[in-house]
Amino acid sequence: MTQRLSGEWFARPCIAVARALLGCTLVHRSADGVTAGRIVETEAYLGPHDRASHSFSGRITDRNRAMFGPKGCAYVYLIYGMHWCFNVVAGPPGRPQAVLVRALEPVEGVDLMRTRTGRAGETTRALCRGPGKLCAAMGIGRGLYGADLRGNTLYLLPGALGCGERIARSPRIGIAYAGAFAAKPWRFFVAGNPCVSGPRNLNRDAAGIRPA
DNA sequence: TGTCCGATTGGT
DNA sequence: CCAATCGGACAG
Repeated sequence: MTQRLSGEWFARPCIAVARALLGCTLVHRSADGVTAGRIVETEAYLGPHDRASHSFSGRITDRNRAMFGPKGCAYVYLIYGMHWCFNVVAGPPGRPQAVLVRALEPVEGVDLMRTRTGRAGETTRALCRGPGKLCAAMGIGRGLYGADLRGNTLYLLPGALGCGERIARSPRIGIAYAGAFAAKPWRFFVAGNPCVSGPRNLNRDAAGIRPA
């Protein structure tokens, strides 16, 4: 059996986890079949001081409870009443931090992804491009809230970047309301990868992208 | 209990 | 640029 990422692996600063997840593979073994994708874009959401984080202020609610739980579990939430977003709970012990997985490079179960999303004509590279789209394609929803990613249903396999691949970073997407934290460069992605959502190319400083 | 609004997406 | 769509968060 292939080795999953361990509990210790997640117990380090959230930003380090966000970077290290790039190149790892997310697998979902569901009743409908297996889907998998290589992670190419992430964002780090820190603890109570990070205005953009759902753990901002440190208050535990029904929604953010998973962020306060064990590292290496899934924090799943519904956004805009229609799209699910998937996070990996990470960070130092006791800190409510998580990494949003924003895009995958489809690896397995592409046909099932097309079926789930209802987009028969979608290009493979666009199937998991965006946090809501990847959850739809991977079949991730409320049922996987708090799921232990070291189990056999939804889990992560170690991976690395290819020799030609470079990590780039930029401010996080869609959090303009977060004051000073809106500018923090806590979005990480594989530079130039066509499966990345939003701005993905170096040489385009308008989006605040820089090598990492 | 009432109101406001979002870590998005796709169509105009 | 805007609507979809609904539950979380918070004020009262």
